[in-house]
Amino acid sequence: MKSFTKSECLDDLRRRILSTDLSPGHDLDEAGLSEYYSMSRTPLREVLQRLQGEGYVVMSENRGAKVASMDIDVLRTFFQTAPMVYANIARLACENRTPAELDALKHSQMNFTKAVKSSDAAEAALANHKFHAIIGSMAANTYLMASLARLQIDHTRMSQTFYRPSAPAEAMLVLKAIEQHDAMIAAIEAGEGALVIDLTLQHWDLSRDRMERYVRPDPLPVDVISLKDQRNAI
Amino acid sequence: MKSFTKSECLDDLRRRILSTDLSPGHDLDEAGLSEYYSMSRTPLREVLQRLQGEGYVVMSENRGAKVASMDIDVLRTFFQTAPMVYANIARLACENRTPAELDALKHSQMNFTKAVKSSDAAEAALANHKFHAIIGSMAANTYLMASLARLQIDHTRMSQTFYRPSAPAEAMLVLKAIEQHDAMIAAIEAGEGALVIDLTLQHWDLSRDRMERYVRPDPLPVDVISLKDQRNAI
DNA sequence: TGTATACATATTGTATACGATTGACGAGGC
DNA sequence: GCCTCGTCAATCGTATACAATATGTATACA
Repeated sequence: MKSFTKSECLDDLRRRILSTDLSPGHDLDEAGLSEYYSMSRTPLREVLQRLQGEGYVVMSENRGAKVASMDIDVLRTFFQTAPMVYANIARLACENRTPAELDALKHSQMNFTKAVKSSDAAEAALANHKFHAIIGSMAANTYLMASLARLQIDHTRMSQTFYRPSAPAEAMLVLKAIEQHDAMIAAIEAGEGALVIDLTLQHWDLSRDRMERYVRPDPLPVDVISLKDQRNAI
Repeated sequence: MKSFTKSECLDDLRRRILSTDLSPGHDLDEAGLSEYYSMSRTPLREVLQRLQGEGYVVMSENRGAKVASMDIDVLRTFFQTAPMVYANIARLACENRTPAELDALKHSQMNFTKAVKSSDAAEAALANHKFHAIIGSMAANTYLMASLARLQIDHTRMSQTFYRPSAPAEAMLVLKAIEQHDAMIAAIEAGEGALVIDLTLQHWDLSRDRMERYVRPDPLPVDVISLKDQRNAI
């Protein structure tokens, strides 16, 4: 079995939580994880502590660690806060981006596109996560970055749970997201702050609509009588 | 020697860092701290990991933990970000405050006033920290709270280093801060969002002016010739 | 005199053993 | 039949020992 270093373990747990492979609220057993990553409990506990600090897990005294949950309060707060933070981050990214970061952003967009084209939903969500994290680091603002990182955790997990590859309209929306990313890259490179804020808010609206449509889908037909008739007719 | 529990150790380290008893950049030795708090290195390391997550310390592989530094980049970003986050937090606090939290806020204001009256600068700074942290928890927004907590760490440490009890004008400013706190409490209790934002920004301006005046004091007299004459005359 | 290398020392990282706390299950009393 | 209390298993928390890594210093050599 593969042996993990501490930072690999950290990355892997982040990945598994973001991909909801470890679902919100899931109980994390120290002994089990330490065996899984073939390391002793001491370093594993330190990894968990750190993940708690980053907002991936919550720990309670004598009761171990759980994957951070996503209850209704969290969602409400998320929708309330995300656009403001995303917009401000984008504006700052425009001002402070370095050439190296721009390269990284373009590279990350390639990965995102590739994942989408190959219909790998989980990989696409993680690539998208990385894309926006790079914009975050461009902003060079540790304070806002703390908010952004937490927003992204929930955003990525929501995208995962709300994504329905079956829906034909869904594919269209993702293609549009790719276009928006390209436009954002161009705006950031050109240093056009007002434009990148606008694009970021459009991008947010797209994502928000997708999530809202999942939570509040088109209602079922009210005409239950005819449905009953159909059923009896079978 | 007093024996500490893990959470007491956490609180004490936070306090010592905020009061700059442990100054920015200070190297934290695991063995030394574990002896100081009379606990073994294992739990102490976990405390440090957690403090890293909260932004109090930074850790690097095989090189231990240091108290988070406050270099020029940090300061710039701080002044850029603080008013926006503080204002938004205040507005949300107005909407979401609970009666219990209001009581806690009033109590904390009493502590702040008491510390100021007794000229205990360090205690006053910590009480002020607590006051604004309570407003933060009123906002009930985990995402913004992550930013606020980090802003507060640096804000409190700056207040500590910039405070000169010798300056007579300084005492006036602190009394004004007390008044502003009272006004903020009233506005939050009344749920007047626009007002509390205004008060918060005024409060911020007061604090910022004090810090700026320290960084950029009145220049020394340009008339060096006469100074030289004075010196020769001695 | 400057630089490189090897060793000594100090500090961090990890594994393991043991103690403490929690929660569940079942026996006994009401 | 239901509640209470005690025991037991499982899990978390801490201490200690040891391994790995980094840093300081001395010495050899150019």
